[in-house]
Order: sequence, then structure tokens, then C-alpha cells
Amino acid sequence: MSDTASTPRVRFAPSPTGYLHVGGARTALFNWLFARHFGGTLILRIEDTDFERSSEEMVEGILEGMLWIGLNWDEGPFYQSKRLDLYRETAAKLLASGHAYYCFCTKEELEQRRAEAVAAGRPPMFNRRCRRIDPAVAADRKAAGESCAVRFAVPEDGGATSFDDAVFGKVEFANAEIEDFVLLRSDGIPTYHLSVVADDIDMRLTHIIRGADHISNTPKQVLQYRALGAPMPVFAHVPLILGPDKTRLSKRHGATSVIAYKEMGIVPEAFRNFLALLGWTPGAAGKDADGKDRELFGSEELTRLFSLDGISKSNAVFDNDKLAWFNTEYIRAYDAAKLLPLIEEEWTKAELTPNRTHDEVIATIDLVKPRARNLKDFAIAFRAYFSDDFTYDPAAVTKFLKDDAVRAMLVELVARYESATEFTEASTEQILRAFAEEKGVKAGALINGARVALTGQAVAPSLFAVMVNLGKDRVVKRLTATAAITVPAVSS
RNA sequence: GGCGCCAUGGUGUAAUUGGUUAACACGCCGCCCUCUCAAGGCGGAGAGUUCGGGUUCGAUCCCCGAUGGCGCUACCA
Repeated sequence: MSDTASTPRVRFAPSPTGYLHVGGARTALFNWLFARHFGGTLILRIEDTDFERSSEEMVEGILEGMLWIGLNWDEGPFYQSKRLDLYRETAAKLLASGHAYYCFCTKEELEQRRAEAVAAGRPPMFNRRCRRIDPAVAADRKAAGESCAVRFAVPEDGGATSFDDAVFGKVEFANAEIEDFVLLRSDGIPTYHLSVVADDIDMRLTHIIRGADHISNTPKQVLQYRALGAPMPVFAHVPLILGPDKTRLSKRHGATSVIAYKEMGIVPEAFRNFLALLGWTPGAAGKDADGKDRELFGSEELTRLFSLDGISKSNAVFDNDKLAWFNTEYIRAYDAAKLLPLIEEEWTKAELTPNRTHDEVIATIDLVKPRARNLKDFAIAFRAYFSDDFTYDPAAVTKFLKDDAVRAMLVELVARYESATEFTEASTEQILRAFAEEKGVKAGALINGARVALTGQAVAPSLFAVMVNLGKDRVVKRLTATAAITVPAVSS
């Protein structure tokens, strides 16, 4: 690590060939946490040198994903496609110092040789044929217009290249295993190997925190740092996130794009908290007074606690159940006012317009949120609290309103409420229980039936709290309507 | 195939870096509460630390091997 840098400079460098996926989001989060912890700088760099697969639309999707989980950046976004000169200059330096050379092999030749090697059971590595061409001759051929790529000359000294990874420790590769990789393609566009190093040096990065899938690429980069005489950054590779079957997380396992979780009704802070704990633990600092591990960490606490030391080496499985748990915890902890804008998005999507006053809406969110697992609940299961436009859950009707006698009694109950002078939790309960006693039925039967009549659901908060929340008029109306509710025909 | 990395209940992780009845959280099961369902409270099942060898008085922890998983193996990133 360079001692001229007092604070770390890190980067998140996605390739815009897809949306921000959960692995990328976690890498971004770790970089962000690391930068914020040390008061360092986070740079956002778009690695779009694969013109075929990159698109501006994907860049927007990635930024949207980052912003959603609350990540910002200090510099950038920088686009590699706009920094081509830097890469060409870097390649020229390497060429000049003898660390790189022109390769005139065509793609077809390369493919053919690779196929032959595989068929013969030999490693399909580039055979370094063009490395033996005299540099002067190569320069002439290039000047004459012959198409060529630039390759890095990996030391043929029988030695090894290693680096000290902040999470994995010392990792070493025999130089004989590293092929003379392409730096500059024949069309003058750099490959990833060149552009990362050129940019990481140019942007004076001190720590490279990225997915463990880059471990095998690292020696190629270390070699370039040395050839360029640049200070070596600290490498920290983060284990990958796997699906429930322990294979690489993919669409097969459900949502892989971060934004999909937003669309599923996940609260951003819950997602961020969940992600932070995949492959990282605060260790002893994350235990409570009883020595139990804590799981719920807000943004500030996460950045205070974050450290490279807490990153584990083994891959982690993405567990939807745990995410769901985080989500309910966060929804319950949010105040109604903070929840409201998120819920309004869901209402818009569900084409629901609440016909209640703002204060009523806030009070209702508080009433209902202890039972919410997901933002979607506010638009679906809890719909009857916010709008008169709701439906009855057939299963709930079958369970509690199947009995005609119960339905008739609920309708009869209406008169009692209409003539009541007050309408509080205590009074509504008292009226119902007295009525049940008169009729010789269990209060529970009427309560459960009324719940379905009032909310359309079998699941709800305390019935009398619901009554007060809805208000006398709605209660009267909905109870009266009980008679018209159709009981689903019992099949089988 | 070659190279690299990893390996603690179903999942995420702990275990004063050799000495614990292997801990916590999620999930699961049961009980309590009760007008339903969550929540909450209480209790439970579930790993002897992938397997096999070592080193040691003693290994989850150190070493070797095997197995398994993952990653890389492009003029993709």
C-alpha cells in the first residue's frame, strides 16, 4: 500500500452487459462501506470495452440499483470507452520496455491451434509463437498495415507470481501457467486485462475489492503493475454468492437483478442489511450484551463496523427466507410516514386509490404494519383498510362466513352499532359480546365472521381496533353487506 | 483436463488464533397468549466441525492426502 495515500481509494467497476445483480451489488456495498469507514473515496467506473454487449440502458439500470440500496459514489461514472488513449499509451509503454509484443496470429489460427491442443490433451494455451519475432521486424510488419494484437510477455523464468490477498492470504501461480494474454485487440480496443490495470493505476486506487472470480486474473495484473513500475494496491477478493443448490446464482434461482427485489416489495435497507451479512460478519463487535450475534444494522453502524478482516473465504448461499425476515423487521421498525411513499408506489402499481384522509392512512399503516412481511401486503391483503374497493378472500369466507346463522346475526348486529352513542374499542367489543351472549353463540364465531366481512381477510389486527379504524359508517355498511357475500361452492 | 480457491446443523456465521456440554441468527417443530394471523414468551429437533491419515497430553483450529463445490482456463468482463 502506498503511504502517500492517507485515505483509501476504491472502486466499483461493473460491466454494463446486464442489470446490477446481487453479487455486483454486494461488491459495490463492500467498497462503499470500506470507503465510508475510512473516509476514503469511492469511484464508479463503467467497464464497457465490450462494445457488442454493453449498452447505456444497462448503465442506467446499474445506477438505479446502486441508488436503490443507498449507495453513492464520489467520482465518476467514468466510461472506459472514453479513455481509450490511456490504454493505448499504456500498451505502448509496455511495448517499449519489452514487456509486450505484437502478435500477428489470426483469430482463426488461434482457434484451430486451441482445438488441436485440446484434442491432443495439451493445455490450450497460446504458444507464444509471435514472441520470437524480432521487434524491429514486427514493427515493420505493423507499419506495413498487417493486422496485429498486443500481448503481454509473461516471464519465462520458471518462477511464480503471487500476491497477498487481504481475505485469502498468499495466492501464488506458476508463471508457466499464465499465458501471454492479449492487452490490445487488433482493432485497438483494450481487453479487460489492460484497461483495469491502466485505470486502477491512473485512478490511484489503493484497494481492489472485487469478486473472487477475479482471483485467477490477478497475477496477470500483478505482472503489469511490476512492468509499469506502479505501486501495488491491496487485493481483497470477496467470495461469491450462490443459489440454494450451491451453484452460481442465476435466473434459475429466481431474481438475480437487484431491482427485481424492489419490485417484489423488499425495503432497500432490509436488502442492504441482508447483503452486508452475506460473506461478512462484524465479529465480536456485532454481539450484544448477552453475547448473542446481532443481525440488524443500520447504515451508520455497518460503516462503523465494516472491515476487510470480517470477510469470509467461503461462498455464501442466498437465503430468501432470511431476506424476508429482514424485510419484516425493517417494515415494522419504519414509521408510517417513512413507509408511506414506498407504499404509495405499490398502490400505484395495484391501481388502488385510497379513499381515506392522510391522517387516517397514517394511522392505518401503523395498525396494519406489524403483520406485514412485504410492501405488497399494503396493496393486496390490506386493501380493505385503505379503500372500499376490495374483494373477499374465498378461503376466509369459507372458513368463517359459511354459516348462514352467523351471517344473519352479523346483519342483525348492525342495529346495535347504529344506535350506539360511542364507538370505541371497548364499546364495540362490549356490544358484540353482549349480543353473542344473548344469542347463545360464542363471541369468537361472530368476531371471526365480522373480521372477514370488514376486511375480506381471515387475518387482521384485533377486530375492535379495526372497527374503530374503519369508523362507524364503514362498519355498518360492510356488516350490512355480509348478507350479499357469496360463499364459494365447496368442491370435492 | 490444467491451474487456483474453499469446506462448522437446511441457510448465514461464532468459537480468547490447540483445551467450550461446538455458540448466535434465519428457517423448522411444539407449548403459552388469544377474536384470526403475525408478533412476543417458553421449550425442542437438527452439526461432534466433508472423509482418511498424521503432529500433540489434547484438535473445528496445524500438516498431508482424498472427496466435493466453486472460479479461471477468449483478440468477454
